[in-house]
Amino acid sequence: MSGYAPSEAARRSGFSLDTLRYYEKIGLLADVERTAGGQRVFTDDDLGWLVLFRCLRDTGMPIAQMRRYAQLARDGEHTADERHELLRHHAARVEEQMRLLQRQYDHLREKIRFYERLPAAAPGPEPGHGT
Amino acid sequence: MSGYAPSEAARRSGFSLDTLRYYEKIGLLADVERTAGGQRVFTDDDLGWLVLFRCLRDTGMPIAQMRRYAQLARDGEHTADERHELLRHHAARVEEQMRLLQRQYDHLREKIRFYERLPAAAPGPEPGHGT
DNA sequence: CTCCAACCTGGAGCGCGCTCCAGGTCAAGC
DNA sequence: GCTTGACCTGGAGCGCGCTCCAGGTTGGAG
Repeated sequence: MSGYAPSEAARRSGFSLDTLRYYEKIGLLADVERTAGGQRVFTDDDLGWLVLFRCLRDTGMPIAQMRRYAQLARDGEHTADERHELLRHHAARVEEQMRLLQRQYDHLREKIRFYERLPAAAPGPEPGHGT
Repeated sequence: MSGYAPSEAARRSGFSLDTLRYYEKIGLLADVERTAGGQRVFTDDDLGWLVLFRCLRDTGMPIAQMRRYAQLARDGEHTADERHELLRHHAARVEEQMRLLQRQYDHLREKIRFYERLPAAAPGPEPGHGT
C-alpha cells in the first residue's frame, strides 16, 4: 500500500522523473525517503502531494506559490488559516481565468462561424467582420 | 477612423509597445505602415489582427501557429479551408483545456471545503483526505 | 528654431519550468 | 559474480514569449 519506485511514482502522478527530482530539489516535495543505497521511495503521502501539485499547476499557480503552500503545511496546523486563504485567493484567480477563457472561446467560435458562412460571398482579406 | 500611433495601438490592443514590435519582427503583423520618417502607423485592420491574436494567445495558441494562420491569410482566399481547419482544431484543444480547468477547479474547491470543515476535528499533516 | 517625449533599430537578457547530460552507483535476475 | 537497466548527482541548456537596453532619430508643441 506504500513505497513506490521513482518510475512508478512518475507513472502514477503523470510527472516525469526529472520533474519529480526537480520538485524535490526546489523544496516542493521535502524529505522523500531513500533506500540504503540512496534511491528514492515515494509514499502514498508523496503521491497525494503530487496530485495536489498537479491540480495547482494545471490551474496556473506559479511554483513559488506552491512552494509557499507546502512550506506552510510543513510548518504545522497553526498555518491552516493562511493555507486556506491562499487557496481561496487562487480559486478566485482561476474563476477569472475561466471567464476569460470562455469569453475568448466565444470569440473563436464566432470567427469559425464566419468561415462556415463563407462559401456564399466573397470575403475581405481578413479580420474585421466585427471581431 | 484609421491610423494609430504605436502608443495608441498599444493602449487599444493591450499589448506593450515592445510586443507590437516583436510581433512585427517575427512576421505576425506584416507590413505595418510607416511615416516618411519611419515611425509606425497602425490601421484598423492591424488592430483587428491584434484582437484576433489576443484571442488566440489567451486561449493558448503558440505563436508559431498564429504565424502560420496569418501567413495563410496573406496567401489569399484559397487558404480559407486550411485556416478554418486550423481554428476548428484549436477550438477543440480549447474545449479540452476548459474541461481540464473545470475539473481541477472542482478539486481545488473540494480542498477548500476541507479547510472550511476543519475547525471541528484535528487534521492530519496534509493531503490525503481523499483528494 | 528648439525642445523633448515618443519613436526607431539590433541585439542581449530574462523568468519560468522544466529537460538533458555525463559520469557514476545500485540492485534484481540469471 | 555478472550483467543490465533503473537510478543517482550537479550543473548546463532549452523553448517560449516577451522585455530591456543603448544609442540614435522624429516630429509636434511652444
